[in-house]
Amino acid sequence: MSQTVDRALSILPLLAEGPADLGRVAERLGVHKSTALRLLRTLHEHGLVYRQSDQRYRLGARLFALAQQAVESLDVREIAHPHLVDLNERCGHTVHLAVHEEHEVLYIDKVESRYPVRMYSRIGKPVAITVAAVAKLLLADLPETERRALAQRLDYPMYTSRSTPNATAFLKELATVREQGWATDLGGHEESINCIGAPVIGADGRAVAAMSVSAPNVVVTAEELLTLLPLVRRTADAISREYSGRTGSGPLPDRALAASPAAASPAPPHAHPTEDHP
Amino acid sequence: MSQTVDRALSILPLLAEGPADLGRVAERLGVHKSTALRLLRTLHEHGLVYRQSDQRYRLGARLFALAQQAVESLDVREIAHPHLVDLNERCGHTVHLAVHEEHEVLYIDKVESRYPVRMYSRIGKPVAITVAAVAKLLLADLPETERRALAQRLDYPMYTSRSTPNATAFLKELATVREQGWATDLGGHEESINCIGAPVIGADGRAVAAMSVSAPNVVVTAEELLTLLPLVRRTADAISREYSGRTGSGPLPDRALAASPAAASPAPPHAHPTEDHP
DNA sequence: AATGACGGTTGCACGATATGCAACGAAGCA
DNA sequence: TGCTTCGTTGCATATCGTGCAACCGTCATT
Repeated sequence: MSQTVDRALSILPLLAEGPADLGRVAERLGVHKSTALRLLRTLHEHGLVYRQSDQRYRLGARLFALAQQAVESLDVREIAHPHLVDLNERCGHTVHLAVHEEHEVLYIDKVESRYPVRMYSRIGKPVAITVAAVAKLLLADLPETERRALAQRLDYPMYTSRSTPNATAFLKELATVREQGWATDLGGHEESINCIGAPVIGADGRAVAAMSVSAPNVVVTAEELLTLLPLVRRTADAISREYSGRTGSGPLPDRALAASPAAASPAPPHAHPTEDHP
Repeated sequence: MSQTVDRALSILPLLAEGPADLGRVAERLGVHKSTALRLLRTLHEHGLVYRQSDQRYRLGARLFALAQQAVESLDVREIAHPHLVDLNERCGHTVHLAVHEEHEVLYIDKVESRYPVRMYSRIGKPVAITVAAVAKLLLADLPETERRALAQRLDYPMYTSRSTPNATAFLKELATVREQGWATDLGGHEESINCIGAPVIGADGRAVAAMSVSAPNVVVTAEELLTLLPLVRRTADAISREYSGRTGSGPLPDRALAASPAAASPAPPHAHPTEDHP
């Protein structure tokens, strides 16, 4: 919409590929060097771009700081964190929290396994959207049409022989997940790693986040992991209750609409830092 | 330098404080609503800004992905990581790696303590620049003038009674660090946490990164932690050797210039995807 | 229901502002 | 020394971003 800003922002993914010099940036943008220079300078002033000693540009520190602040201000994360820690203390495995945004699903919190074997993942990293338990949970209750459209658009990389192979299989899997209210990933991303997950439900009754427990085969078998399901669902429900007053599994929360549930229900859904506009 | 881009980028830190609606953004920027709208739309198209269901804007997913890619393309980090893991396995404590950029020092890697007590820090988070061991190491071998200028410009928050109180004390501390080639933070940031650190030396002989081991008092006393110093320095030197062939401590690397050290020295200093500067 | 207030959105005319050009400066190389 | 390459600067042009005013949808109030 705004040409100048558009060009400037296009520099970021370009630099994410690796450091580049002025000439290359100008070339890739299709603009004159002097133009690229001015854009880079502006990005530099805001700390989004850093000029290293060999004069080439790369992504800058402020980007981290921003991503940092962004993830910390997510209210679901705030509420969920203690529950995740709690769950981790009970079962010892890696616990993840993820949200769906735009066309990606990404981890926003993680509590590391207490076992020496750890899986590779990082907060902010987009998940394998076609196989991860959390991704299935979040996409499962998208509106019908969106779900179909998304499924068509996706790639279906075969990480392992048990990865979701195509859109049809994926939609079928989503239907199952939607119905049962929980999801698994049994070796679909990495041969030896299994996950089970459950959704965090928002005020509108849809999944606002999803959590999962992951463990490698060498620690527990898939069957053993599945015995944790009740615990995982209870944790997810506890988060949902605190976040929105609704829960994903069990009886629908009519009681939330009926009398005054007093106990733990009507917490403020969003936690705004300052409310200065009366 | 470029007004439009400047304005657009100013939105990011603004949203980092928390979600905001169009009106607030326009007001904070001092521009008309329609202008703010166009800027936000452009940011949105690039995924840097996300519009949540209540129509308010907040920072978007791509920011995470970018920060992610940026940190992963740092070559020091790549080289250092296995050494950090190794060190963690030997001593059990939290290990950090940090770099200096612009006017900040920030963590770019971390291996969590194996003890239940963990300290709060996160990759991408700027460190307490006046007290952290890694910060002292990185600032210690800045050119004289830059160091003085920086020291004057800084704030000196008294996190604890042992925090660096002012510029004079800081410069003196840096001189010590520079001379001895390692640094400590004994309760200067959090009363009960001690750190020791050592620098990673680049091809130009200056610190390109710094690493540290941190542990709370309840696990090991400061004296006990100091006994790890040789191990920490050896690890930092190993990283330096692999990264640039030079080391920080011990005899100056004449031998690196003399015969062929065969063993572990002349690794490619930078791992650029494409080497376009011969 | 009707009214008003509020926040977001659109189209447009104006001119501020981003653009490419050309010339300059600074390294690196033969 | 001359040549090439790359970053930088000043400037005239017109493109592109800007603010205005009007419009629309939603919500709250009477």
